[in-house]
Amino acid sequence: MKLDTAANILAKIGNPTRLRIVRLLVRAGDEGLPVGMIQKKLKIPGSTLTHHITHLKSAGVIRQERQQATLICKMEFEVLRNLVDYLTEECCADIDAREDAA
Amino acid sequence: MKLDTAANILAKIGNPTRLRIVRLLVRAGDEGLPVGMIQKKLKIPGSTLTHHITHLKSAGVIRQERQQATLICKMEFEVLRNLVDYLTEECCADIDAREDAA
DNA sequence: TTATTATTTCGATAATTCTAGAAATATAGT
DNA sequence: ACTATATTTCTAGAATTATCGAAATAATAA
Repeated sequence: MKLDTAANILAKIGNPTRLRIVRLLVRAGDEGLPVGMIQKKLKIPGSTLTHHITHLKSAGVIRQERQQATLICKMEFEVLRNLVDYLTEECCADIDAREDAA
Repeated sequence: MKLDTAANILAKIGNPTRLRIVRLLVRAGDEGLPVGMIQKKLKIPGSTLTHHITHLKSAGVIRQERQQATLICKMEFEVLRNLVDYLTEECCADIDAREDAA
């Protein structure tokens, strides 16, 4: 994963409202949740919710699938996994091969 | 970990410059890196670097320890671990105990 | 005490992001 | 076609954040 990609995802889920959405969807698993259900749980205006969903989609954190009149939001679990890996990978890699030159 | 705490950390490390700092410090392990070394690697003005370091410190992501004239930045690995746990915990918890009521 | 290196504080500007009301669009049922 | 429900687009103001030069402070050495 590229640094800018990771930073973008982190910035998106770093908003409290969006993190709440992500947590709901993580808990919901592969079945996801309809936008309307998320709105009921979060109690925020639809336009604000759409704004945040747009951000999460653009970062690839979630996707939407239509089921008749309602849109289901689903977590992209693989993206989340990759992000977590990115944050911890190469931990302490420079301890032995210490490069003290700039 | 509280949601707002996690969101704050995520927002901080969601900045590309700060994520670069974090990655350097993760690789550096418990010995950390001096501010000046980070500056050389990132090639950014000192004031900008201080700005970002201040953010990372305020979120508890890193700490600083003085060694003579230089300040060493060190990753708070436990905080990072807790964050990663927070992002993945209770995954799919609502799949069985599905609560379709708002 | 003067000089040198290391790092931060101050201050100002540019850019981005959050929030939400009003209007628009999409889907399905009657 | 009309209605109801679901969701998004448009728009704009408020708030937050990023950036960096100049000046200030901290630690050490001469």
